[in-house]
Amino acid sequence: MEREVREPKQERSIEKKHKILKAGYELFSNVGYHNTNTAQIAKQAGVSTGIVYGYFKDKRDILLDVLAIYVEQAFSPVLELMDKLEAPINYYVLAKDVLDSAIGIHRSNAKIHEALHSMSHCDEAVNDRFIELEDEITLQISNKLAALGADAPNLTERVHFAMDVVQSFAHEYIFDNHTYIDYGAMRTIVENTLVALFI
Amino acid sequence: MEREVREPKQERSIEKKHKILKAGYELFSNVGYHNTNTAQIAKQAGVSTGIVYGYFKDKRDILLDVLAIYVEQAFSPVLELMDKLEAPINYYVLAKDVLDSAIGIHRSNAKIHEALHSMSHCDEAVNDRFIELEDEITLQISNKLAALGADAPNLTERVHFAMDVVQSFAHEYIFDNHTYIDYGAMRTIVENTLVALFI
Amino acid sequence: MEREVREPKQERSIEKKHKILKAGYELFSNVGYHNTNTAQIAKQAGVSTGIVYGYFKDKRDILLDVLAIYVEQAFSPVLELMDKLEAPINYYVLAKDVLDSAIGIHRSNAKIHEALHSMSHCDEAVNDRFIELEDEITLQISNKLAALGADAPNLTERVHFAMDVVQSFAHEYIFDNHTYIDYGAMRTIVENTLVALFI
Amino acid sequence: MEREVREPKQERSIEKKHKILKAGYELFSNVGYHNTNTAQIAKQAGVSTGIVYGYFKDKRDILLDVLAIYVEQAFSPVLELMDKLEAPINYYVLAKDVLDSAIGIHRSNAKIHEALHSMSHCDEAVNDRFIELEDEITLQISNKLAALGADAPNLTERVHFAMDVVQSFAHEYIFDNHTYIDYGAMRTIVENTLVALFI
DNA sequence: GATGAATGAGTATTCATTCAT
DNA sequence: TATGAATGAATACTCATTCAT
Repeated sequence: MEREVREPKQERSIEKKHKILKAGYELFSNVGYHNTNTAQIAKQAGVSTGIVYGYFKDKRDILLDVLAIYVEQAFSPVLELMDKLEAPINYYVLAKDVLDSAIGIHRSNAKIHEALHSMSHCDEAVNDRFIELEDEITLQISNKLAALGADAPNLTERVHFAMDVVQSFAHEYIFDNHTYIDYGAMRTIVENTLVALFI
Repeated sequence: MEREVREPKQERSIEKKHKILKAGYELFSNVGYHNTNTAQIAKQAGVSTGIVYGYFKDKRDILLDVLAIYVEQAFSPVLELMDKLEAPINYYVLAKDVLDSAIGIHRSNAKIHEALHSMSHCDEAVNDRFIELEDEITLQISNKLAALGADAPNLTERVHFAMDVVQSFAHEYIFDNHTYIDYGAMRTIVENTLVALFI
Repeated sequence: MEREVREPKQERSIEKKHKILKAGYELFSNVGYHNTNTAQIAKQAGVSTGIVYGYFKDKRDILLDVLAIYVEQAFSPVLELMDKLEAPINYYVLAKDVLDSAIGIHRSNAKIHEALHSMSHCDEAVNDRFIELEDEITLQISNKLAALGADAPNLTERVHFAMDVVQSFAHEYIFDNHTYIDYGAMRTIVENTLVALFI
Repeated sequence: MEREVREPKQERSIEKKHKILKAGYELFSNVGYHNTNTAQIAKQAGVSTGIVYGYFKDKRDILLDVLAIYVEQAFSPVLELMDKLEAPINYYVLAKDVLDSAIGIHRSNAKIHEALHSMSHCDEAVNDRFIELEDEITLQISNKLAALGADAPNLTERVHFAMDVVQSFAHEYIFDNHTYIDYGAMRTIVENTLVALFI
């Protein structure tokens, strides 16, 4: 007989599941999935090891739920931005806003992003979810821009590339690893590059 | 008493160390560091498990050496390209060549790149090496371009950003995950973007 | 403080205890004691896991009660048969009837019998109960036969041996494992053997 | 990659594997399979827990090897007896010899027999092996008897039933559980019964 | 140097039993 | 009484590393 995973309905249970997820989120973020064990998750969540398996099928299941939370968090700010967008599009402003938003997201999610992204290599479900996520965002943005009159050829490709650029820069900007780089100047260059893609 | 790691001098020993590294390289590439055990590495290398610890301090030490090999491989093609570069620079040709080169490197190294990159998150030395690598390439290219008369403002930042763009695209191009993307069209857009950074 | 096990007096409670026992009986029969957990028993009984410990000291206590039920079931048919027996004894008919009865019991109880019997080895109480059961049956039958005029020497030993034979054959007959055996023919041989023990 | 189970070739390894098997044999005999854990086996064998998995795929694999040893031990004495048998068969002597042999086997193997037999209920491979064993013995004995001129009808059925009787009695005799039974007298009855099956 | 057997700490997961409600 | 969430000790199995030969 398959062990059943509890789907918590009551507030207390939801809270407990949430505490486990939070602990997983933090530990995976800070030391990575492979350097985290279930006992640590339980301890950090303030619960017993047993109950972890009441709410999750296995350790990987926690990862998958953490991924879902991350996706939710990473998704919405940019989409909100696009929702508010009205014609005519001011690409200078848009580029700035998008970069601000991306940097903000990255700032608060960088570590979990890294942790999850690093799991893509050995977990197909994680990898697939990341691809899906990119698909969804690309298409929503493309459609919105097209609806607002954007008419650059290969709009989808431009949007996708722009997203890559934004992500790549946000990462650089947050980790700020290269001492010889003037990130402010770099940001201006990136903004101009983004704008140039659409006008 | 600290066990000493041999620095192989004789040809047979060098060859043996190389075989271990090759096995590590392949296994890390294909199934990832955490899904590879030292017995597998030894077996694939055709050596005993014990001798692995004659040439390497521990499993992670193999990873670090694999990283060094990867760095070497990933490094040289672009540097060769820059070496041959002469004034006046034709940025259109250069962008094409660099992309070709990057895609080629990615094509043959994608899996190990992913594997190593995914280790960045939980191994600081790996992370540091990646950053160093970027530093070295950025500075060498910047210097070369400057020497050949490139005078765009914030040249270093432009070069670094260009590298990010190249890497990001090469990754996209090789993994080819998004069915709705016309990668040929995207490539043209990327090339133009790169050129625009310098002229 | 010792937890107290309820002795259910009210009808609802008795029914609940019975449902737990029935679930235990079925699960132990089908998958064995060690492959059954208390959550499964509770679920199959339609009660909470907690209340199981209201009616039973522990999991083993359920086993012991299941054993008692089994004993009761396995016991009565043969005893009824003996009750109806009248002098002069027709051993041919008796052998047939006893075998029929034993096979019938085995047919409907084979799995729980196996499950319980397999527990004899690691649970002394279970083992003891089986021995007691044999004692009771042997003595009751011996007494009845003696009362009806059976005068074979070592009657008790003959009865006990006959019981072993009957049990052994019923098991063979029900599980029917050996393709090369003609169980009909074997049955005739067994019947004759049984008769020969007493005339 | 599947972990490989060592097939020990050197004397030391064979000895070590044997020690593990012996420990398994004793523990399974004394407390049963389910009450034995791998750490105990390793400890009793004087080895580390890890190496147990060098010689055996898993815990069950130890059981299966213990079973094979038991089968070998239980098998040979009776077969030797039959090997030496010459026409004309003296069934009185044969019955005595077989009972002696069976009791001897049972005396030294009773506990492991119980343990293994009790596993039949939850491990199909164990169950199958027991059935095979019965098949082999029955057929070998039947053939031998037939070759020596035994001509009772349904000889195979008689042999199989005789084996059941022998086993059943050896078990009774060794465990000697029923205080009211005169096992010597019972033995005589059994012997006569066996003889009667063939003359 | 080389082998591969051996070690034993570490890990995910289960489950009998308890307890707050 | 009854619930089912919670506990945490127990367990099979793995694997980086060591060591006798």
